[in-house]
Amino acid sequence: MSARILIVEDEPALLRGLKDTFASKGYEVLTAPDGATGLDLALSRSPDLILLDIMLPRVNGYEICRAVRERGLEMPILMLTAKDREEDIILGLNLGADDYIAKPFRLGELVARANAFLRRSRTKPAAAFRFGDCELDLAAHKLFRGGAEIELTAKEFKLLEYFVSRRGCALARDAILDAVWGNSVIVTPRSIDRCVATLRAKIEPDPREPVYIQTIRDIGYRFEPGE
Amino acid sequence: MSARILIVEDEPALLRGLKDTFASKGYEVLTAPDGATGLDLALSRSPDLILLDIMLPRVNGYEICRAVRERGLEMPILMLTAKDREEDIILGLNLGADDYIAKPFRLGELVARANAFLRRSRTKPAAAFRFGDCELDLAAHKLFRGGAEIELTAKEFKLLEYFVSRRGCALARDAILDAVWGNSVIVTPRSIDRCVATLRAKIEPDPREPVYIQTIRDIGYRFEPGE
DNA sequence: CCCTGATGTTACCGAATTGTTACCTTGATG
DNA sequence: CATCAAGGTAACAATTCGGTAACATCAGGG
Repeated sequence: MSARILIVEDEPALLRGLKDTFASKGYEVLTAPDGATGLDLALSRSPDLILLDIMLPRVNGYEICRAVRERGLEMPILMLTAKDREEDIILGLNLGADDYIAKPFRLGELVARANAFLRRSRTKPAAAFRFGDCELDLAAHKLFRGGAEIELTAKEFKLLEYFVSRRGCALARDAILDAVWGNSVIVTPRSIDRCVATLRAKIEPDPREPVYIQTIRDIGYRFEPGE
Repeated sequence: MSARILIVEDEPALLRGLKDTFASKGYEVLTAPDGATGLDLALSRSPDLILLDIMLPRVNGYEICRAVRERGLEMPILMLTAKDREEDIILGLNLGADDYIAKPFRLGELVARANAFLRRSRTKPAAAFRFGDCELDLAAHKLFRGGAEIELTAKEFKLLEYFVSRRGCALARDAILDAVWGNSVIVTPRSIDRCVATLRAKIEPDPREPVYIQTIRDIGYRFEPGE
């Protein structure tokens, strides 16, 4: 969770403000008041992300950016600058920066942008929905229960996917038919029951007393994943 | 080199302008005039980057963004919007967007930002991939199994390459056709089966009980390299 | 022009899914 | 308590889907 951020900024007040903000979000913060120090730290401490002012004494931001990339380092670099001429922005991005934020900037937005980059570089453990002892992996098209994979048929999977996407909502039979079977197909209403029954048999602890897929008499069903 | 970009934007003039701009830079451009179409294309054609308007008819940009991420797709998403309140920006970024660009924007800057993301995701360090007793050498375009080289036809290789690049994911037949055969060619869906069958014969320990290339009935296939 | 290998198509088979029908259980209502 | 409607479920049947073999087509090379 904790990432290391390097902030290179020559104005002390701003540097302090940025440092405190990121530190309060739980980041480990390195700071540098000038370009030369910034480049040193970037190379020696390999931070996960760099916030880089452009107008710096001694070595400017563009040069740092290029130097970092030339060394083969690939951490995201966010440029902070008062220059917001389009040419400057394009130049910065082409030199290997990932974002270019014009001063004055909003702190919340800056943090959100930094988070977005850090999120991306973090390894993903496959997004999945969890409910009870089940885990639904949409990308892999798999369902696990207590670690073991459960085989679902196409209809069952589509139905469960629909339930999960509308969890907590009462779902009318019409709506389910429309979403899972498609509005052109004509089937008896019992087809839903049947599919629900097989799905319950596979995911409910006790299919006689369903907790996840609840029946709402006269309406349809509701999927309740619990907490 | 050529990347595929999906642009979701409901204002025809702007959509046209964006399309022309990116097309002239050599990108393959997909367009969608509304959210529902956009989501479909994002899921079925797996573009390398998405430009997403927020205010859209039917399904709004935030929902598309979330739905795409829930499916485990990780292409960069750039949000375009007239809203530039800080809360909106933070919301968008937290939902999995990578950049948030306020209208009116500058075209050159937009292209530069898109390029920056594509440059980053294009980093392909993997020159070889191992699974079971097989080793796929992408650079040399060769497949070895237990040290001996296995001859693959062009289609088989391309298919395996695609499988490897999307390992662990459920791959719809449409998506496979699109990626391996190309979206313009029209072939029967059985051509995929045929190619899968010959590939299985070459890489599976027991082609009758495939472990690497798994069939997902009604959906397509999934490549599972194991550990 | 013919041979060869790759690739696509057609046809058939077997298996699995899925819809239907029929019957049963449950719960609401008067 | 009787009745009725809705949902649960088992058994069966039909359909659909994928695997595969056999054949067709096409391109390239000699």
